[in-house]
Amino acid sequence: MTMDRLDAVFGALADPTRRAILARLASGDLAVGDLAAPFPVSQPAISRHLKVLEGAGLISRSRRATARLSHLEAEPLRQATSWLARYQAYWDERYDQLDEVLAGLEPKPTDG
Amino acid sequence: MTMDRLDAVFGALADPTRRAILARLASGDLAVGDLAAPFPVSQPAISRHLKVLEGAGLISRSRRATARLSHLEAEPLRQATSWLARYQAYWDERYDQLDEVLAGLEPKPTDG
DNA sequence: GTTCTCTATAACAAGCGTGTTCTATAACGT
DNA sequence: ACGTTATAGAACACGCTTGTTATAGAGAAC
Repeated sequence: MTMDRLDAVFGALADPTRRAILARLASGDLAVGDLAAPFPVSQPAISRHLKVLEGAGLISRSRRATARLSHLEAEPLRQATSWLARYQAYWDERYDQLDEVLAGLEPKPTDG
Repeated sequence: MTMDRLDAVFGALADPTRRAILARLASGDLAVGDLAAPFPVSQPAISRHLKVLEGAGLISRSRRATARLSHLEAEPLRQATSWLARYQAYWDERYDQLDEVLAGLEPKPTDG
C-alpha cells in the first residue's frame, strides 16, 4: 500500500519525451499515433513510454475504435509536488505567508 | 544556459537513497561518512550518489579538515516544482486562487 | 471473412546506472 | 616524514532502459 510510487513518478519524469507527452495530454486525450507524430522516435518506442507513464499512474487508457486513448492522471504529480513542498522553505521565504493563505484563514495586509 | 536540468533533477529524485540524502541534508550539512552511515550501501556508492546530486545542482560541497560537507541547494527543486505547477489545475481547483495570491498583489478578503 | 488501420509484443543491441572491492589521494596530527 | 582518517577513483558485474525492426493481435469497414 505504501509502495514507493515516487520512484516510478520521478523516474517517469526524468525523460524529456515523457514530460512532453504529459504536456500534450494536458490539452486532451490522444491516441498513440497522434502522440508519436511529433517525436523523432518510432511508434513502439512511444508505446513503451506510455507503458512507463501508466505504470507510474500518470496516465490511464481507454479504447475508441482501434485507437487507444491516453488520459492524463495528475494525482501522482500532486504526490511528487507534495514531496517537494517539504523544501519550499529552502528557496522561498514567501512560502510561509503562502502557506498561511492556503490554510484557509483570512489574508492579512502585507504590512502592519 | 537553457540546458534541460529537469532531466538531471528528476533523475536524481528517482532514487530513494538520494531522496533520503536530501531529506537528511535538510537538517544541516553532513560529511560523506555520516551520510553513508544509515544506508545499507558502501561509502563509494554514497559518494557516487552525491556526485549525481551535485551534477543536478541539488547539493554543493565544501571541505572541513579531511571531511567533505554536502550542502542542500534547493533551487533545482524549485524548478521541478515550477514544472509540476503547470498541472496543479488538474488536481486542485484551489490552484487558481493560489496563483492569484502568488502573483504578488495584496491579498484580498476571501469573500466580497 | 478479408482487408485495412492502429497498437502491442518479441527479439535484439547498446548505453547507462548502481552496486561491489580495492586502491589512490588529501588533509590533519604527531 | 609518517601514520591515521576521510573521501574519491578505477575496474568490474549486472540489470534496467531506450531504441531499433519485424511481426502479431484487435477492431472497423467493406
